[in-house]
Amino acid sequence: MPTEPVAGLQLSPRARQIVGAARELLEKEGEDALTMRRIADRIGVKAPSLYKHFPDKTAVEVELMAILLEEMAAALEAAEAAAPGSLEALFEAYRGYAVAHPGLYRLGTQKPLPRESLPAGLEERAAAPLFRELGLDEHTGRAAWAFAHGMVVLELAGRFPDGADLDEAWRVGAAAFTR
Amino acid sequence: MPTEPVAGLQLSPRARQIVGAARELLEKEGEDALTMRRIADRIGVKAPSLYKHFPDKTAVEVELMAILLEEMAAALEAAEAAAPGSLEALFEAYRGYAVAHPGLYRLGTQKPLPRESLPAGLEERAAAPLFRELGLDEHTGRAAWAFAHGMVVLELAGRFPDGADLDEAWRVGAAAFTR
DNA sequence: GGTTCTGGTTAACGGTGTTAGCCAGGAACT
DNA sequence: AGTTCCTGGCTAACACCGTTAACCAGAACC
Repeated sequence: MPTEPVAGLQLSPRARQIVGAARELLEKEGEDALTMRRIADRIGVKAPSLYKHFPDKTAVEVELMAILLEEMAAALEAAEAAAPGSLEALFEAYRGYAVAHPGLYRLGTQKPLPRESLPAGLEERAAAPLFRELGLDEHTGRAAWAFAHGMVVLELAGRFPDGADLDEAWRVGAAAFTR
Repeated sequence: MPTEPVAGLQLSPRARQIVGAARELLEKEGEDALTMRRIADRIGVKAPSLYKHFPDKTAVEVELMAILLEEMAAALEAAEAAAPGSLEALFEAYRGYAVAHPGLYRLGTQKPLPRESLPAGLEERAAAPLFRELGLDEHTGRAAWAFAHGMVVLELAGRFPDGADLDEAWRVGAAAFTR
């Protein structure tokens, strides 16, 4: 694996520590726990000190979004390597990662992407498997992505009936967009 | 002690006024403007007085969710009546309503539905056109719903590239789930 | 040795949802 | 009529939020 610009690599150690604390808080205690004071507590510092490392809370969240995109891209690339050309496998990886990291997924997904603050090409890399490897045209790719995102977000929000067979819905979706 | 609120029908006039103010705030100024103090201001009252009519902010939001479900159901039913059997027409109505009421749509969509506080059958009514009229099986119905929701939510979050041909993506989706 | 930069601190501001406690007015019962 | 009780306002306050201002200890640099 060549040297990729890993998210947060150019951050100072302290800044990385802040992002790490933010991620732990988000993943272990949920979105409401992601506050500047809680982050500061976790690294043994007072909240205003965080502003010596990030201009505002949004900047911390942007780092979390970058982590999400990067890890999602890695998960999709792995799935593709394991089962080339299978939309179903790609969907499974997508769902698997999102459900394993619900806080991160929702944080990185529900507001506009600050594209300029993100490592160049990261967004494309996350989306690439759908297009490059599967050969979906641009509209089908978008539709398939919307389907996957919709499935995940409805599942995370608890909107499907209890006991609904989501595996089957995913399979139907994969079939619908294949060929 | 009345049973459960039926989309505001059994709310007191004051409570309906509160919900109305909440809706206006949400739709005209966005989700950040939906605060108890702003609602109270709008009807010429102080914030704590709202708690004489609703137990908490969530209860007000639940009424807004009920409104969303009801109006969405009406929009879908109208589309179904105008173009029976057309998934594309249904999708168009779905997208049209959501994009016309983005604040309401997101509010009613991104957290778990408090099903017990909602009028009985409302959720089913909103989902019915997909199943009853189109004859989609349960899994295909769910997949189509996820697609529509994903398309809307990504559009509202500004996640599609500028100038992307979303009409075409919707068309592809409609075709994919039709038979 | 003096200066400057770095990264901490405390105090505070205006905002949030929410609770406690008080009180005026009307309804209802005796 | 007198008393009580309920309704729906009010002010004050609490704990929390993101954020800013002002200050200061220590290390680094000339």
